[in-house]
Amino acid sequence: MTETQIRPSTGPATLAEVARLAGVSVATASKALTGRHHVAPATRQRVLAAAEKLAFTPNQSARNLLEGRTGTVGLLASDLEGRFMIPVLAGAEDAFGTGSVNVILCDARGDAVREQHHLKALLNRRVDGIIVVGDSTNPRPSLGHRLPVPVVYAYAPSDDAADVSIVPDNVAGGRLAVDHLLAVGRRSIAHVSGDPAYAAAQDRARGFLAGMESAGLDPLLQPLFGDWSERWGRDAVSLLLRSHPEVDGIVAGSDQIARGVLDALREAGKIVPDDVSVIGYDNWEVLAATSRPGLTSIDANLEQVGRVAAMRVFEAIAGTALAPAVEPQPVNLVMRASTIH
Amino acid sequence: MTETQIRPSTGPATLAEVARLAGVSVATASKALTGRHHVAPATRQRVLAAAEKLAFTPNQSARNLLEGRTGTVGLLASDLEGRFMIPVLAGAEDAFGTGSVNVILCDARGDAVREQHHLKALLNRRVDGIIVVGDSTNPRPSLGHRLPVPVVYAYAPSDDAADVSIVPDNVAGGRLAVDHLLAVGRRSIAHVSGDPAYAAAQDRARGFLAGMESAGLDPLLQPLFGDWSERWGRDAVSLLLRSHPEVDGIVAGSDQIARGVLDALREAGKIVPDDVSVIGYDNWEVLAATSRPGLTSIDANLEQVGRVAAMRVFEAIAGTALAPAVEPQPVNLVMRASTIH
DNA sequence: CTGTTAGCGCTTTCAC
DNA sequence: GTGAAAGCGCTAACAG
Repeated sequence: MTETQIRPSTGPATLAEVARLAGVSVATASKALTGRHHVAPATRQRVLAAAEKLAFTPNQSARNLLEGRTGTVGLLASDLEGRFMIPVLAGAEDAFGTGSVNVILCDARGDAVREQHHLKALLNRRVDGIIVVGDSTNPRPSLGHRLPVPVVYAYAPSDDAADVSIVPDNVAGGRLAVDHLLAVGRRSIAHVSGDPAYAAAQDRARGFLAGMESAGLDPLLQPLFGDWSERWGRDAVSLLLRSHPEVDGIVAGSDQIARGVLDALREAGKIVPDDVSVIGYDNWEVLAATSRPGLTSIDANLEQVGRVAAMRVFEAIAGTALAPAVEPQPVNLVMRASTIH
Repeated sequence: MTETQIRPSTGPATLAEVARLAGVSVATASKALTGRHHVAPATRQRVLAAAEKLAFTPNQSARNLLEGRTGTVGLLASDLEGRFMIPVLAGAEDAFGTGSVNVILCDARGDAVREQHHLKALLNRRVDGIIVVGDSTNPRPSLGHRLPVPVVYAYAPSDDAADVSIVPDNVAGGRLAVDHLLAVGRRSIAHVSGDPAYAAAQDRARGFLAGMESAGLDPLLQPLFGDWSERWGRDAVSLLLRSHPEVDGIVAGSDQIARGVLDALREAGKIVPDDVSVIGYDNWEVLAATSRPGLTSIDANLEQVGRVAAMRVFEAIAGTALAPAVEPQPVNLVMRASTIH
C-alpha cells in the first residue's frame, strides 16, 4: 500500500509526490528541479531520481497561473486551405519552436464570427501574443487595439496603419522580374497578371511599371489583368501576339499564368527563351520546376514572412514596443531555363 | 483612485475585480458567469455588466489547474513542408475547432530529438491527447504506451500494433483505380508507380493486382516502380510502348507520374483517352485539373483522415478506450477526361 | 440566493 | 541548505 500512499491520485505525478518520495519538502523539490536556487548536490540527486521514477512533468498550468505568462502564441489563420498560408505558418512555428514557445493553431475558415470565437478562446488561454495570418495580400480588418497582447499580421496586412504587418514585397517582386528580363536583353516586355481585385496583382504591376520607367522604356502595353489561371495565360498570349508580335519578354503574375503563357507560346511556334523570355511568380515548385522549359520565377520567401512575424511578437512579449508599420519582406529570383540559356 | 483600487494589477481583469465592481463575492460572480448555478437575475446582470466593463476573460490556466484537463490537443507533425500533412492537419483542426478544444501545433522537422522535445512540452502543458501526423504512409516509431494521454497516429501508422492509426486506404485506392479502367472497357492495363521503398507504392500495387485478379485478367506486366517524378512517368511510357504497344490503360502511382505519362503518350501520338486511359493518384488539384486532358485521379480524402483521428482522441478523452487498430479510410475517384469521354 | 472556505500544483519570499 | 506559508485565479462544496 506504500504505492497507493505515494501516488493517491490517478493523473500524472505532482511535485508533492516527488518531494515525499525524495523525503524533502515541496519547496526544496521545486528548487532542485528548476535549478534556479541552490540545493545540496545530494538532495538534488535524490529529487531528480524521484522525479524520474514517477515520470514527473511539471504542470505548466500551475506555472502559467503563477507567472502570468503561458509561453504560447496564437496563430489565427483565415483559411488553412490557402497554399500561401502554410509556409508562413511553418516559418512562424519554426521561429517559435526553437525558443520554447508553443503555437496554438486556429483556423477561422474565412468566417469572421469563427475568428472572433477563436480570438476569445486565445485570450482566455492567455496567449502571450497573436499572429494573424491572412490568405491573400489584400488588407484585412484589424482585430483592434484594445487587445491585452501584441498582435502581428502576416501575409495579409491589417487595414489599420497603427498595426504591425509583415508582408511579401510584391512591388519589389514585380520590379525584380522586369529587371531580370532587362538584364537578359529584353526590351519589348509585357505584363500578364491576375485578378485586378488583388493587391498582389496591383503591386506587382506597379513594380513592373517602375522597373520599365527606370530603364527609360515604355512598356509594350499597359499591364493585362485577368484571373490567376493557366487559361488566362494562354488567352493573353493570343491577344498579345496579335497586337504586339514583337514581344520578347513576358512577366507573368503567377506561375499558373506563366504556365499557360509557355504553352501558348510553344503552340504559336515561339521558342522560349530564344524568341521570348518568360518569368513567373510564386516559385511554386510543382509548376515551375516541371514546366518545359523550367520556369524562372520570383520566390516570395513566405517562410521568412512567418519568421519575422514571429520575431516581432517575440520582441513585443519581451517588452519592446511594436513599431506600427507594414514591413515588406524581400523576395528573390529563382532562375530556370525560361528566361535565358 | 477608485480605478486603481479596482484594477491594481496591470494584466487582464480577474474575477475578484469583477466581483468587487459588481458588489458580490467571487463565488457569486463565478456562478453568474458560468451559468451553471442559480443566481438572482438582477445580480447576474450586475456581474455581467461588470465583466463587460472590465473586458473580463476567465483565466483558462486557473480552470485547467482545477479541472485537470486543458481542452487542448497536441498535433505533433513530422514536417510541415510535406504537402500531405496540411489537409490532415486542417481536418483535425476542423474537427476540434467546432468543439471547444484547441490545437497546439509542433513541427519536429523530421528530427527525432526535436520530436521528443516537443512531446515533453506537450505533456507539460497537459494536453488531453496527441495526434502524431507523419509525412508518408510508411510506419513510424511508436511514441510508446507509457504516455498519460491518448495518442492517435494519422497518415503514417505507428509501427506498434497496439497503437491506433488512421491511414488512407492505399490498397483500396489501387483497386478503385484499376476497377475504373476496367469499367471503361480497358483490358491491357499497366501500373506505373513511384519509389518502391514507400508503403504507398506497395499498397497501391497490391490493390492494382487484386483488382486485375478479381477481373480474371493478368496484368500486362508486373507493376513498374521508379520514383515519384514526371520524368519517370515519361520514361516508363517509353519502355511500355516498346515492350507492350497494346497497352490501353495506365494506373499511375501519383499525379506527377501521371502527368509525365500523359505527356509521353501525346508525344508518341497516342490519344488519351481514346487509345489509352490514364488515371492518377492524389487528386492534386493544380496538376490534375490543369493537365490536358484533365486527369482522373484517386482522392485520398486526407481531411477525413485528420477528422477521424481527431474523433478518436476525442472519444478517448471522453473515456472510451481506444481499440488498437490501423483504420484505413475510404478513398474516392474524381473523374476527369483522361479515362473516358 | 449568496458568501465563506478550501484547494487545484507550483514558485517564492522569509525564517530557521 | 531547507522548510513553512502565502498566493497565482478560479470553482465546488458547504453554510448561512
